Amino acid sequence: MAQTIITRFPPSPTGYLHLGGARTAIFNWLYARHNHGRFVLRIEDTDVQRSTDESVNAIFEAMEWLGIDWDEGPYFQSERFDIYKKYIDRLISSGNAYYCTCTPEEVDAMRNAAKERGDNPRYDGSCREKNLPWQEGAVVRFKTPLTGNTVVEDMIRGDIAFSNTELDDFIIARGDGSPMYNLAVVIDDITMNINTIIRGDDHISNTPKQILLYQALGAKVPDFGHVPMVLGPDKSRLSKRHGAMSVTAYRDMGYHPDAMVNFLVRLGWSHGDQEFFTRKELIDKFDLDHIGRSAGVFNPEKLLALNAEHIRNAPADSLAAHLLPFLQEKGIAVEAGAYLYGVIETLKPRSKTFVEMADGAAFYFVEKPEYDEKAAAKFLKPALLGPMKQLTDAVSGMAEFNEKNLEDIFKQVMEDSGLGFGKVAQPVRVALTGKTVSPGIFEMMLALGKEKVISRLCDAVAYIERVSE
RNA sequence: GGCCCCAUCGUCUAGUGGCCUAGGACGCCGGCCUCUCACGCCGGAAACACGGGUUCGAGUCCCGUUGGGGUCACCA
Repeated sequence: MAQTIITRFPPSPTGYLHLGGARTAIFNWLYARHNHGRFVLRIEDTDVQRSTDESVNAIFEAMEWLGIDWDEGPYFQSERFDIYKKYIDRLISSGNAYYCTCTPEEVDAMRNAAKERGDNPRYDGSCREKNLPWQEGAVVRFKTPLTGNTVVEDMIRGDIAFSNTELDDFIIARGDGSPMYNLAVVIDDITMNINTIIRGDDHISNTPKQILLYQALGAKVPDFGHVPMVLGPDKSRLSKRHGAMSVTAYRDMGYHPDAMVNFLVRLGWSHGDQEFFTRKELIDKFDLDHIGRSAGVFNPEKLLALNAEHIRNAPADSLAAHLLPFLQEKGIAVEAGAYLYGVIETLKPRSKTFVEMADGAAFYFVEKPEYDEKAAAKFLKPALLGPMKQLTDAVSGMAEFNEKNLEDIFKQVMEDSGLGFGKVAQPVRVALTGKTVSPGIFEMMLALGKEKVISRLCDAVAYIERVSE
């Protein structure tokens, strides 16, 4: 029996959750779910200056919307300083780390000097062998091996070797005793039993430092998998100037979370030629073998197309919950139910987002549709008075309000008036919706219901009579 | 600049030495369907960065070049 896979997502709460971070979270979540493992959420807020509660909440909100649930946590690094302290002391007493009293200015000078010589800017190890005791403001540095290689056995990229001489004695604890990123992550991952780390490849160069820390602590090194980054449409790193990059912005623009997840996963991972995935399929099929190695460009058109496809393929009742907020925003107060589901059904193939769906749904819920001026002028003309009256009467007298009977009524009107189908349908469409564009005439009438159809038809007849005078 | 990573249509990608005359998807163009708008369907233009190897055979393996990206903090 293989070990239980335990993955984690460790955002730092310095802003909203953006697309790239969301994808990393999804990969870790999928990998855990696929392997019946566990997924841990940890908030990396050791940088008290930049971390905010607002960001923490934004992250929770985004994950909830995406449907990414966690089995453990959220843990907050800011609440774990005692633990880090213990490990830092251990590293010092075992000779793997030391206090350093060089000031930032001095270190800067070292770096500049090294640069001048054409060397790598780095700390020169001044305090390394001084065996300094603790003193106010001293930082703790890790004693990086002077020789040898550290190799990252990456599950996605294969082995990546780094010469230890490339690494300097990096700081693991600040002057105030708080832990630095590389230390905190390693301690957390060790104590939380994380054995699988999937993260962006911008972390590759941190990995050898972390491996060295694991080794110094005598801990088992986890499996690493570095996924390529997500680039903006201009192929540069994703940033705020790319516009809406926060996950929740897409929720607000009317995207379906399943489409977002599908899109993000497909950006960098593939399963043959398949493009559309349900959540369950993703969990069933996700693996690390088919994650690509090159960066992916975010393509909003494809996201939109995928969103339309998810809307088209989802059952109406599952779409209702997503649509309701957008309806409310338009001042339409409805509850989920048969009428709404019928409405959604007619709108599914013609809505790319929930915003569009709400727009298209509005006429179903108003008291009386407001006629588009041009539409009324073109189709609600005096010449149509007779046919419209006939149709209205026939519908009023319908025994059963179904598609077959509606078709028969239309046929009769067409026959008696000599008008083609379109000539009859467009005026009816305007009468019922106020617009020239709507779902198919019969499906729309059925969704609207007999009562509304009759009353709107009567209104239209009255309108035509009025303009005829 | 050092180190590291990457390289198939505009974009996301399939491809794990012969099945590739390089497939799919988005977008684009043309057509069909049709009560409007969509959906759907059919067709089209569009890529293996370059140069050397290895091999009977390379998009697939190796090296180099070029190009892109990441990273070098008392940020994460």
